[in-house]
Amino acid sequence: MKTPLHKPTDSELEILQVLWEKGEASVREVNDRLNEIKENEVGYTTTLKIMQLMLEKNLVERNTESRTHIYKATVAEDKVQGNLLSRFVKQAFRGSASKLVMQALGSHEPSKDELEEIKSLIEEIEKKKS
Amino acid sequence: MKTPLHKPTDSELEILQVLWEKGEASVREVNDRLNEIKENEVGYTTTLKIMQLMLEKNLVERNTESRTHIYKATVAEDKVQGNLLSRFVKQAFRGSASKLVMQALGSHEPSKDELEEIKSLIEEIEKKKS
DNA sequence: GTTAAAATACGAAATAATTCGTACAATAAT
DNA sequence: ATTATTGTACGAATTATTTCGTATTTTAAC
Repeated sequence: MKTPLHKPTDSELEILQVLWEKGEASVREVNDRLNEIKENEVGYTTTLKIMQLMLEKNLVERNTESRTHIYKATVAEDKVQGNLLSRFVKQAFRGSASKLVMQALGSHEPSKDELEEIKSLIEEIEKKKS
Repeated sequence: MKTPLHKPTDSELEILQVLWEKGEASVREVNDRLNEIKENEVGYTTTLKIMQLMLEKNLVERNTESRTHIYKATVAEDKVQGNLLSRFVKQAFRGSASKLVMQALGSHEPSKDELEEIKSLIEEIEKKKS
């Protein structure tokens, strides 16, 4: 039986990004980082509240040994990404992953190295297919 | 000056999909189509209401000559897709389009034809780069 | 030891999206 | 012509998310 696999909201995803980046962090650290990144300030208790809700949804876990609780994500970044992606493909591209790939390649042109990586992945897939 | 470029909500996007598919349609037609597609029924007046709000946001326009109003999207499918995509890349993949492409290729393996299409696009990009 | 600083918990307001009931108007069917 | 059907408009309830104020607790500074 797999985890319920909640779809994180936008704010939740922002917080997850920070936790993935840092490995683990206190609310204060997360909040500071968010305020470095975001254009509009977000209050400390706002971040706290969302993280508490995330705890209830099991998106994060925390260590409460010291007064300052330390949080970390319970979900792996690529798992969540894969999940959001398949949702997104369905929702925005009517299920066509290749259309999405074309758009992504077209508008956000990747570097040479990245292109090489992508090409070799394609070759692998082709090999498997034949 | 470009259009304000509203981010459609999930329901709005579903409706846009139908309008893009049909070119133009009445609320009744959109609602029927949604109920073909979706697992859970959506009421007629719900669809109507959302389409009215979309009208105010200029996501759609309508012809009110006959009693049954005929709606169509004011925004092109690929424009909206590109927009949602760059938002999504930033939000879910911390800005890395190639990471998204890799994930997409990995989990939703495209057909041979689609792979060919993608490969030739990559070649084009490489040519441009050199 | 008292005061200040930093943390958590929690309630509740503000905002947005979705849903639908009901009123009313226009057309179609009898 | 009356009735039924189909449509639009609009208000309001519901739900989810985000936001923050305030109370309380814990630690640190003086």
